Amino acid sequence: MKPPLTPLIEPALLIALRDGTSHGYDLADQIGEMLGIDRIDHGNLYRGLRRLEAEGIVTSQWNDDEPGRSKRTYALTEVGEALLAAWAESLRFTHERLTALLKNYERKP
Amino acid sequence: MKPPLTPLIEPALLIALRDGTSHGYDLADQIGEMLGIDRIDHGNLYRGLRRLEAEGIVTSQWNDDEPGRSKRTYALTEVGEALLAAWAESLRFTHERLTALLKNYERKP
DNA sequence: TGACATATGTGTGAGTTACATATATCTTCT
DNA sequence: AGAAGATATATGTAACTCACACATATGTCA
Repeated sequence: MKPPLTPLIEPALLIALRDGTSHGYDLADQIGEMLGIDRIDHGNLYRGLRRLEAEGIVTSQWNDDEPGRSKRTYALTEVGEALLAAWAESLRFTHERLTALLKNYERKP
Repeated sequence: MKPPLTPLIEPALLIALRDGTSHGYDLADQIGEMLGIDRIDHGNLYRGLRRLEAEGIVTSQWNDDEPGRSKRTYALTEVGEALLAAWAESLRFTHERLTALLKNYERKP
């Protein structure tokens, strides 16, 4: 019984980015905490970020200022902010449905 | 922006079956109403039901008593009831996470 | 040196989903 | 009677998603 959280990764990502620019590895941590997932799959996350960039949802640029492996820093575009607003509405709907579903389950028959 | 409701179809199905035996087409209606989905994909639903039967979650038998196309009537097994309880726990967790996510989004930055 | 954490990626096979199509029975409208 | 539409069960399939394994680079600490 796995909780269906994977479809929430994209909106969680956008919410994390709304609070400021960040890079993939750090975003994985933030999302993991938000969703209560121990391990976010990094491979798929980076692929997802590139897809979002191709769609104009986020932009990125390399950051070599700090020591260590170069980081690719992502930021939310205006299109991305609009998408997040749409996501929020859709999430509210899902939340409502989940509430109703659980209520239905918990009621005494 | 599609609400991620598809992963909730299986638990919704089990909840519907908990209230009594039913057949595929009718279950599609019940689930659709529970989840606020206009059209449940019948093809995949029937395939899903056969998968659940193979896994011992539900049982089925043909019902030719009523007029019209023969119906295959499904019922929840004990294994299925246990699975539903596990689903409920997992759904509660997802619900919590969704609540937190929306709260995070709605807070003023 | 070797292990581990940080950081960004590619490869891939299994499983899921959306959408189209087929078949059968019954009701309703024209 | 004929056509359309609802009820009911099912198959086919292309596209997509996901989990898991692997590759690569840099820095730290024992």
